[in-house]
Amino acid sequence: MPELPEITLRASEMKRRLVGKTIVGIKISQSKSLNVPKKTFIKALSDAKLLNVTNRGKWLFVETSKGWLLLNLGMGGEILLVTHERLPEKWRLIFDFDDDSCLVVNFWWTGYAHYVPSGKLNSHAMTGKLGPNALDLTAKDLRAMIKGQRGRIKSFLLNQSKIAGIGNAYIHDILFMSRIHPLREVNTLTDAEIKGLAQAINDGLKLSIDKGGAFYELTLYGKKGGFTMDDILIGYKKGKPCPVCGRAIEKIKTGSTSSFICSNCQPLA
DNA sequence: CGGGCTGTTGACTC
DNA sequence: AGAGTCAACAGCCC
Repeated sequence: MPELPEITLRASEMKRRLVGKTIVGIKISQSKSLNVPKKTFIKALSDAKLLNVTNRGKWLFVETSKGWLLLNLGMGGEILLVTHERLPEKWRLIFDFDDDSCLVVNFWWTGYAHYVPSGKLNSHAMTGKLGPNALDLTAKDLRAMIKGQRGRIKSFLLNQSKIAGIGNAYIHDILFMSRIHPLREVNTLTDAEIKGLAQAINDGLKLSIDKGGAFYELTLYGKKGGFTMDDILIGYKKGKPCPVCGRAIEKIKTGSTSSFICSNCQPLA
């Protein structure tokens, strides 16, 4: 479940190590992840030189001399920089470079590898509608975005067209730090709560970036991240005492996802 | 060995 | 426009 911290880290690792390399071969084991026919994809990106790697939310933007490679890992997976002698067992795409290294992309099944020609980024629907990066969001922005909206705060925060980058793993602690129940209607939030929420989004995601990303995700070099269960306040800790008030942490259903809350610190009413 | 759960996103319906 | 449900089918836990 890579979210903004992991993808941001992957983008900077990839930028540092991949820029300047040229793609000399592409293997694809699952063409349904592509937005164009397999042949078109391979032809488009073969001989492309990598120019830059950035991210917006959970999407990676690889800029090449022949257009864009857009990657979304979906519900889990890795991007590894390896050599042919050390290929992992599982992979969806392999990009061979001109120096014997290769980039291996793996994900479960809900991942995307899209090709977009240079200058046509606007025409890519999935990334075109993404909201601002969660880390670039100020309290003022958030207040303006929430104003006039309806619906529940958790749906709002998970909606990538509003804010890009927050997923269901980090959201538990973000809402806990803000003392906001996931099912609160956004139009009932006070200015003070929105300010606290903006701060919590920033703090929550930055802490994980500083620690190298979540422990269940791998870096470009196959190492686990340093953000561990010890860094998580209430997420996935059902039954454990709330670190603030001591009440048992609860797991509740919130639409199609689950949420971990302290019902004392995050009252709904 | 099997059932339940999790994570992301788009499509679809009401 | 928002809420609910489903589908894509890997891997872990009990």
